[in-house]
Amino acid sequence: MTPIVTRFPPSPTGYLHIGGARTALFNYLYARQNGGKFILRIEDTDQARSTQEMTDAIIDAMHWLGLDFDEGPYFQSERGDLYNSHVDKLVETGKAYYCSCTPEEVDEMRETARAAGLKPKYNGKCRELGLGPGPGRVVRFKTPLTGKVVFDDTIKGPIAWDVQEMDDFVIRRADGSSIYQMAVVVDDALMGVTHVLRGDDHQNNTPKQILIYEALGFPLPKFGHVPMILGPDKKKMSKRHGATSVMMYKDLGYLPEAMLSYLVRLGWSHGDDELFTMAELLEKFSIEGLGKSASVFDMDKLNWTNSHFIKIGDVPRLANLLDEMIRQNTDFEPAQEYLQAIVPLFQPRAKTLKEMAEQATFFLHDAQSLPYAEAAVTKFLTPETREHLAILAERMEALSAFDHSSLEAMVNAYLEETGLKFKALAQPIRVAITGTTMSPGLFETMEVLGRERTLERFRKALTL
RNA sequence: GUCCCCAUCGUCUAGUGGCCUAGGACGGCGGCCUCUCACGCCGCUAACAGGGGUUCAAACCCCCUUGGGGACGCCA
Repeated sequence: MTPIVTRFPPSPTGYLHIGGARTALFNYLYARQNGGKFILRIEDTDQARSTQEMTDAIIDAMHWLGLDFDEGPYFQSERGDLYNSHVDKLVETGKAYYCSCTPEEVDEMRETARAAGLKPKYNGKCRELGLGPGPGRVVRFKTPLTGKVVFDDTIKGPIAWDVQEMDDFVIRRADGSSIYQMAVVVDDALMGVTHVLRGDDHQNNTPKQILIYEALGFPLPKFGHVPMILGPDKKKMSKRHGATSVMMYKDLGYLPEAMLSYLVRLGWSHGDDELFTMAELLEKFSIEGLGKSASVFDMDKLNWTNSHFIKIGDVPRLANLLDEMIRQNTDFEPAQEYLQAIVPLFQPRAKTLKEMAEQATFFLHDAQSLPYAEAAVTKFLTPETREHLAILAERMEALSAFDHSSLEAMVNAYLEETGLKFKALAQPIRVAITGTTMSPGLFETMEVLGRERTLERFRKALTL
């Protein structure tokens, strides 16, 4: 059996977007689980719109997701000679020809065809003229006049195209550079790509490319076209849908493993399974599980997926990521140890790292700069509760161990003495140590804060 | 306009002729738990686009309609 080779060929005219990441993932999984090869190829033949910056950004994003490629990146901009020699070969064998029609003339032909209720096409004017190279001349592929191009899409099944739907399309521009259709075929064939898994939007290109494969005598790969990802309005995802680039999600506090798990479930399924790690995907992924219809990107489910991976996340690692998030957005420079104590308190309540950073800010302030919510102070720090807080503070000072169980025991003892319910003191304590009415459990919070900070906050609160 | 593809709860989907009075998950709603907020747990909500066939039997097969998406470049 020939080894499986897949590829991901982004054009560096923008960031790696959600849809691209998903097809890259599918290609990666398919290659890796079969002991094959996954190639990265940068399709930068459109020099005007391609930038090095975008190339780097795309590679960064793939790295973040863990989609490591085995070969590449190749750059199409460096392979022009290769494409040209194949175009020449087609011309020599009579499968392509030079065309001297101007863009304006071709526009007219298309207009005429359209007016006749047909597909806008070039009319083949130069097809039999036997023209040679010359300024302003493009090379066109000589599309067969009759017949059908048939291929078996690994996702959608058999697809047939009447060649009459195609015209003699340009394969080399007047400036001597080759067109996408030519470049992909030459690259995929020469790189030994066996499976082309790509977006739906390329489905219509496939017949043209098959024609080129055949004209060049290359063996055909298997084609599979994965459906699009739509925005909430069921329109093609675009900037107006908010975050569409993968790295934006990193900045928003999403974990790469959550992105992966969510993305793979968008258009793919494995029974009732919902959450996947890369290791599980490598085992369970299959092309048969891919759906045929477009799917809508759903933030709610992404959030749920992310919160799941935060819950089961490795604490030191999450602490590092949280640290990054905090330093990026605030002036705090928390100690790593402190963060590692903080993280577990928020794992069950944060949907994103960004949210975690926000929820955890009360831990980071010193007592003086800690903001106290006015409404919370007036509601819970009453003259009466202040008295209790003062006593509790005294007892905390005397506590031999400052951990959550000692704290709890101490508070319970006090409740018994006074006959108070914990409910009566819980919120006042919370406001005193966090400045707000929402936080993780009180005793855990105080333990993590430590005796010093806790007492400072009690004192501060009593002055408000 | 022409061609191609697609069509199950609001969303992601299971389902490949009988197991379907259609299953799971997210969301929503209600409840339990509870020191707040979450987590967790329990329950509820909600779909086979429509119409024709084929068959003893259709969400599953065929046709039409409708709807959606994509493509028709000297972009990729």
